[in-house]
Formats: sequence, C-alpha cells, structure tokens
Amino acid sequence: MSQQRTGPTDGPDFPDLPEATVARLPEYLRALHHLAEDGHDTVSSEGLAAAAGVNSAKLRKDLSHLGRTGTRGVGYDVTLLIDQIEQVLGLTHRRAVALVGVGNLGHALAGYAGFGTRGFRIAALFDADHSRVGEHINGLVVRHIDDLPEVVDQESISIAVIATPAHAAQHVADRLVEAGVTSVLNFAPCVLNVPDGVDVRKVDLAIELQILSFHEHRKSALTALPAAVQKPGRVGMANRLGGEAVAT
Amino acid sequence: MSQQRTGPTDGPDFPDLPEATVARLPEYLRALHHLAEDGHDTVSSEGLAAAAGVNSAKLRKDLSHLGRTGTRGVGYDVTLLIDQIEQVLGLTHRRAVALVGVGNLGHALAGYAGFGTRGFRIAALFDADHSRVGEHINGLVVRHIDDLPEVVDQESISIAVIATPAHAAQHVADRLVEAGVTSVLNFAPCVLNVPDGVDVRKVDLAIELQILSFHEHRKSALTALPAAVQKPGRVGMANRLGGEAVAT
DNA sequence: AGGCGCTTGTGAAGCCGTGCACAAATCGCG
DNA sequence: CGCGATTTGTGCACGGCTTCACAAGCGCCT
Ligand SMILES: NC(=O)c1ccc[n+]([C@@H]2O[C@H](COP(=O)([O-])OP(=O)(O)OC[C@H]3O[C@@H](n4cnc5c(N)ncnc54)[C@H](O)[C@@H]3O)[C@@H](O)[C@H]2O)c1
Ligand SMILES: NC(=O)c1ccc[n+]([C@@H]2O[C@H](COP(=O)([O-])OP(=O)(O)OC[C@H]3O[C@@H](n4cnc5c(N)ncnc54)[C@H](O)[C@@H]3O)[C@@H](O)[C@H]2O)c1
Repeated sequence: MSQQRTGPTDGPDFPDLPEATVARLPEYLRALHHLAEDGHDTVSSEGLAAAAGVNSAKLRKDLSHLGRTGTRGVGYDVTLLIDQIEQVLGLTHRRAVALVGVGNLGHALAGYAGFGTRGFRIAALFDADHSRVGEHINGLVVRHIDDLPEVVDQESISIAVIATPAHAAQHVADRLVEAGVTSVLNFAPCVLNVPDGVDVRKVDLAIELQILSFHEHRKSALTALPAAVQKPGRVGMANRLGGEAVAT
Repeated sequence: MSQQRTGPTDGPDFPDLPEATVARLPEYLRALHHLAEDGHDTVSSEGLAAAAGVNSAKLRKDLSHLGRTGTRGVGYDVTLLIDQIEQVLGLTHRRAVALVGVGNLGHALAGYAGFGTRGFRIAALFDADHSRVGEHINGLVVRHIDDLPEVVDQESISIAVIATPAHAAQHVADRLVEAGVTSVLNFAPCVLNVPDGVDVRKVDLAIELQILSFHEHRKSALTALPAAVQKPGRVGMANRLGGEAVAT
C-alpha cells in the first residue's frame, strides 16, 4: 500500500510547492482527518474541496504538486493523502514548540488541546516574571527565560510562540533566534526583525477585526443607497449557501 | 487643512480598494499610532514602510488609493493619515463586538486590552453553559446564547467572535447570522458556511504552526545536503537583518 | 471484452499583486 | 524668485495565483 513508495524520507522531492498551496494543505489535512473519522476511505476533489471551503480545481492543482495522489474516476484515498500531506508538512514526528509569555493569552494557549492533535507538543513554557516561574500549567513547569538556550537545545525546539507584550517581543525574538529557534509564531502586535533563514508568522486579532470593520463599513455604505434589505426579518437568511461542508 | 475635504461621510468615495491593501491598512495604522506617540508629525513612505515591515513602493501605492494623502518632498502627515485610514476602515466610531464561547480562550480574549485601543468594544459575552452564565468578566456579565437576538439588537452589534469548540461553531454562526451579525471572526478550527453578504475570517493556530513546520522541514532537508552549518555555535546569528523597525 | 460514466490532472487565459524606476510636485534656501 | 534636494504618485512589466474547460485515465457494468 503506502510502503510501495520509493522511500518516505527520500529528501529532495520538493518541487518547491507554491506558498499559497502550502497555506492550504493544513486545511485539507484537517478536512481529511474529519472525513476519516466519519468512515470515508475515498473522497472526490469536489467533496474535499467543499469540506475545506475551496474551489475544486484549485484543490486538484494543489494536490498535483505532491505527485500522483488521486485515482481518476474514483478520487483520493483518504488515509494515503493524509500520509502524503503530513509527509510534506514535516509532521511525521511531533515537533516540539516553546511558548514564551505565560500571561492571559499564554495560559489559554498552554492549555490548548489542539496543539497535541495537530502534530505538535508544547515542550516548554517561559516567562520573565519570577513570580510566574515554577508555576505548573497542564503538566509543565514555567521556566525562566534565561534557561532558553539550555532547554531549546535539550528538547530540540525549532518553533516558538511569542505571547508577551509587544514591547518585549523583539527582545524575546532575538533571544529565541540566538538560542537556535528558526520559526516564530508571534501574537504580539508588532513587527519582528529576524535574520534570514528564520520564519515569522503573526496573528493579530485587532487587524482581523479591522479588516472586518472595513467590510462592514462598505456594506452599510452600499445598502444606504439602493432599495436595500435593511432587516429582512429573520427569514431565509441562514444557511443558504453551500449546505453542510463535511460529509454529505 | 483637513476640513477642506468635501465631506468625511461622503459615502461612495470607495474606489473599491484592493483586498491586499485593506489587509495592510491596519498594519500602517498601528505603526502610525506608534509614531504619533513618539512625537513624529510627519513620516516618509520609507520610514513608515520600515515600521510596518513592507516595501515602500507598495505602501505608497496603497495610500494612493485613499486619495491625495502625502506631500511630495515632505512625506505624510501622521495624524491626518491616521484619520484617513480610520475613516476608510470604518473606525470612526467604536464598533460593538460580541464574543461567543467564554472558555479557555474566550476568557483571555474577554480580558484583552487590545480590543479597546484598536477601535472596538466588547459589548457582550455569550455562552451556552448555564453554569457560566451570570459570571462577571472584566465588567461584563456572561449571558445565555438565547439572549443573542435581543442583545445584538440593543447594542447594535454587527461583528462577533466565535470561541466555542469546533462542533458548535456552525450552529453558533447560524444563530449569529439570524440575529443580524454580518461579520464573524472564527477561532474554531472548522469551515463556516454563511450566506452571501456575511464575512468570515478565521484564525487557526494549528494551521500557522503547520505552515511553519513545512518551512522547518524544508530547511532541514536543504541543509542536509550542502556543506551546511548544522549548528553555528550561537555566533552572528542574531539580529543581522534590518535593524530597528520603528523610528530611527 | 468493450463501452460508458466519472474524476483527475493540466493547458491556457485572465486577474491581481508586487516592485522597479522615474516624472511630477513641493519645500527650503540662497 | 528660482533652483536643487527630496519624496510622492504611478506607468509598466513581470510573476504568481485562480479558474475554466477538457482530454486522458480508471473502474464498473453489461
Ligand atoms: N489576551 C488576548 O486575548 C490577546 C489576544 C490577541 C493578542 N494578544 C497579545 O498577546 C500578547 C500577550 O497578551 P496577554 O494578554 O497574555 O498579556 P499578559 O500581560 O497577560 O502576559 C504577558 C506575559 O509575558 C511575560 N513577559 C513580559 N516580558 C517578557 C519577556 N521579556 N520574556 C518573557 N516573558 C515576558 C509577562 O510576565 C506576562 O506573563 C500581547 O502582545 C497581546 O497584545 C493577546
Ligand atoms: N485555547 C486556546 O488557546 C485555543 C487556541 C486556538 C484555537 N482555539 C479554539 O478556540 C475554541 C475554544 O477553545 P477553548 O480552549 O476556549 O475551549 P473551551 O472548551 O475551554 O471553551 C469553549 C466554550 O464554549 C462554550 N460553548 C460550547 N458550545 C456552545 C454553544 N453552542 N454556544 C455558546 N457557547 C458554547 C462552552 O460552554 C465553553 O465555555 C476551540 O474551537 C479551540 O479549538 C483555542
């Protein structure tokens, strides 16, 4: 079955995969796991695309970059495709993640089960506040940030999450990079400067809301002029589009 | 000066603004507020671009869509530009936001100060768990989700944040839409189906990590072949690129 | 065994976004 | 008052992404 492939860790079988595709693969992966739980063993591109909320042609093109994955006339083998995507995303082993800043948000993240079920393991918690150091959260002890190099080395941590106030984020990022971390997920609302070879992704709640605000603003500006449905009661507004996403 | 514009709420002065630009305006806004606090009253496109972490040409093109904003030879008036961007993003009044799902993550969000400082006001908290209803968080009372239509109406809420488990998210979204909410920020790892005219943005921590994982995987695959720096000690790795982002 | 229906994989076209490079505009100074 | 330094605003070309549409391939049924 899956063993027939020429080798799991063959190495450079990356046809350098468009960035947009990479960003969607995790979405497919989640939908596939869901389908697998529901007992499906094959999916059509149409079905998977619906479950992931994308265009089916886009999905097929994305998957075509992984090599020959589907079977014409049938669809995609769910478990095989899961393996392929996890392979490409480097999720074959559970990656160790460090979380820096165990405050309001950090506590929530530390207790988040979604880490474990999606291929990651929180390997360490750090904070600069001495009164927090030593605290036990979800089976982990909060360590002082000065221990960073040591722990990063011991636990082979390459990914870190920053959940400190914005004014501390750049400093934390510098220390992370210095300790050997090469990927950072930043929750602090600020721009991080890192050397080449280090990846940074950011999550900014306020930015997301402001983008929504823009569209709200635009909607109300538009509905002000035409004979608009100011408040259609509450009929027919709900799930019109699409139907159920997962399964059928 | 600024009063000379033909009218602040003129309405359809939207040259429909590229989506990519909309997504960056909040970033500029944050950088501008930072600059204003530091006493700057004008910025060059170069300076602002550096502070926001983007290309200066891109920034100029983005801002050019807002109309005549800068002064050649001088730069941009910081406070004026802040006003313009807030205008376009619809941040002239503090928008009311509902938060549904006051669990682990919801608590953190409810206590987040960044809402207030970036143009939003948490107007209501909802949960389905009766044992949570009535709880006071940050000056707000958690209400039962059945009160949604009433409260949404009273508080003129058009934006909602979903922080419930994934299996409840679609149901919550339906009820939100039914109550009149037209923008949703979804933290639950699932696809939401909503009717036309309703905007959904999602934040999925695991997806972000998986994208980082891919790049990690690729990095280690690449450094495996050439005469690579497996572990360069810890020298010279840190802040090489760029320098300080904000001010100079 | 052969045909038929279904689904993948992909060529090609169009759109959007990015970044260079430069002309136009503005200010300050002599 | 005019000139040069400076910085904006933008025309243009290029690359990437999306989408349509269809031929090639596969399994199933007769
Ligand atoms: N709370 C939220 O819901 C939320 C939402 C979106 C974004 N954020 C952002 O996430 C970040 C954290 O938010 P929060 O509400 O948890 O803040 P917080 O103040 O509750 O927690 C910050 C933690 O970081 C620690 N810290 C400070 N400096 C540090 C350093 N140099 N090294 C290590 N640890 C350090 C503090 O001791 C504290 O425990 C902020 O940047 C915030 O803007 C928070
Ligand atoms: N905790 C995190 O750090 C984190 C990070 C990223 C994403 N998420 C996602 O955010 C969501 C919430 O995570 P959490 O850790 O806070 O979970 P949680 O179980 O602690 O909280 C969920 C809350 O939602 C409420 N709820 C359930 N069904 C509801 C319904 N139909 N209507 C209203 N409220 C309802 C529950 O009563 C509970 O209070 C999940 O989807 C999770 O995957 C969480």
